[in-house]
Amino acid sequence: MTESEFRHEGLAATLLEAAETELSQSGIERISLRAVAKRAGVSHGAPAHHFGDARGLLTALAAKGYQRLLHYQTSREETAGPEPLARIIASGLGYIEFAVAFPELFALMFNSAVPDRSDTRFFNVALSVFERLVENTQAHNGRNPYTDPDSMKDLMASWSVVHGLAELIISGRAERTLGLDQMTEAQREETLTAILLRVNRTGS
Amino acid sequence: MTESEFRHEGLAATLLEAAETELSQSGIERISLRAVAKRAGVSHGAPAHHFGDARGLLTALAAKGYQRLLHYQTSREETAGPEPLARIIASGLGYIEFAVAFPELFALMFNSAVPDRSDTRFFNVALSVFERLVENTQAHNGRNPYTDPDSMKDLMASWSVVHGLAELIISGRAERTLGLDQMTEAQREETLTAILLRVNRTGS
DNA sequence: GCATTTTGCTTGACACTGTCTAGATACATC
DNA sequence: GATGTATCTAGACAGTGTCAAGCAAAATGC
Repeated sequence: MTESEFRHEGLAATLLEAAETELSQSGIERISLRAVAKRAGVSHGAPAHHFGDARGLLTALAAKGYQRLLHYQTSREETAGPEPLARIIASGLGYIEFAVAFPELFALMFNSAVPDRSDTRFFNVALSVFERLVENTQAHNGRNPYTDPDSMKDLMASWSVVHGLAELIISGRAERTLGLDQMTEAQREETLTAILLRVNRTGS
Repeated sequence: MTESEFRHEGLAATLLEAAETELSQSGIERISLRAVAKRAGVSHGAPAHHFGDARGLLTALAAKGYQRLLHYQTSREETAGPEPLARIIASGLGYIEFAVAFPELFALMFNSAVPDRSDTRFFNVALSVFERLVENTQAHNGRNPYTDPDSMKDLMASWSVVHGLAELIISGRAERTLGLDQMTEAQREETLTAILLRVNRTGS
């Protein structure tokens, strides 16, 4: 691999890293394509060649975020063991852990109209997150959400509480009310688990 | 009241209306202060005199949104009757109804770092929404969320599922999976109620 | 009733933004 | 070695939010 190939292959990745840094520092509403290029050490026109426009760059970054979210969930589930409910809770805790660790990236992925959802890579990896939830739901309640409306309601209730809790935490609306900021890591987990369990209890 | 007095008194309100129209059309990431001013029929520097800067204008708009949200919830609760659980569900349905009716405004209120939360008007009206939930929760489980941690968990679980469901619906992640787009209004309500009830069931 | 201050808004300037186009440089291919 | 292609630079353009200066009208002071 020559130097130029390295630079060629590397610039797209370098730009994505620079974009994530800029995103976490400036927020989704103030991120600047020129600042990203400057951070990556290239001219302001360089990103266009790899990502088309600013939207293309942020779509790629959001897709990268979904892959990381998936990894956070997988990691949690593996330590949770085989019990279906435990895996759903673990998956939810991973979802929240990711949102807290990368709040601006999370906002880009879920609260923004910027990423192009028809982008193949973005679509597929976002679908993977959903299908994991489908599998976990079916393992838990024994019914396929795609064919059983009640099972899909279980799924959406589970997703909603996880997603909503993540949003309320990263927007600062849950930290103080729940006293999360004064808790140990174990207490945090216990508190969040107790909340998630309120929607995943047994009984239709 | 002279013509100039009318314009004077009215411009702030006119700008807010223009801002909401622009927001709903352009979205939170593309709204332009100059376009708002143009729509209101004034120069691009006029808004600064009433709202300081763009953030001030959008903070005022978000506060107006909270008032409207409160109204949507009140309206629903009044028709729901006195039963606490019914009021919680009604309040949640009003929350979702508001989000679906004004998705960009909802995003401005909850998913944006733009509104200044230390703004007195914004803070107070946002607090009103929360305190309504506090009252409903206490009426439902009989314990004060401010002093009883478990009651606060009930509250946050209830808020999370409502907020999360609203987010997932307006971002297009729930409509098709739940088949909401092919339902009658009554069926929609029934489906959403069934989901909300999964977290507000008795027990614990 | 006149002078003065204050208010509400306009106008123009500034730095900054994303995108487009033309050009330069280095690589690959024949 | 010549041609073509990919990668990146550099400049221009319209549009953005904010700021300062100016202006007209209303409010205020005497």
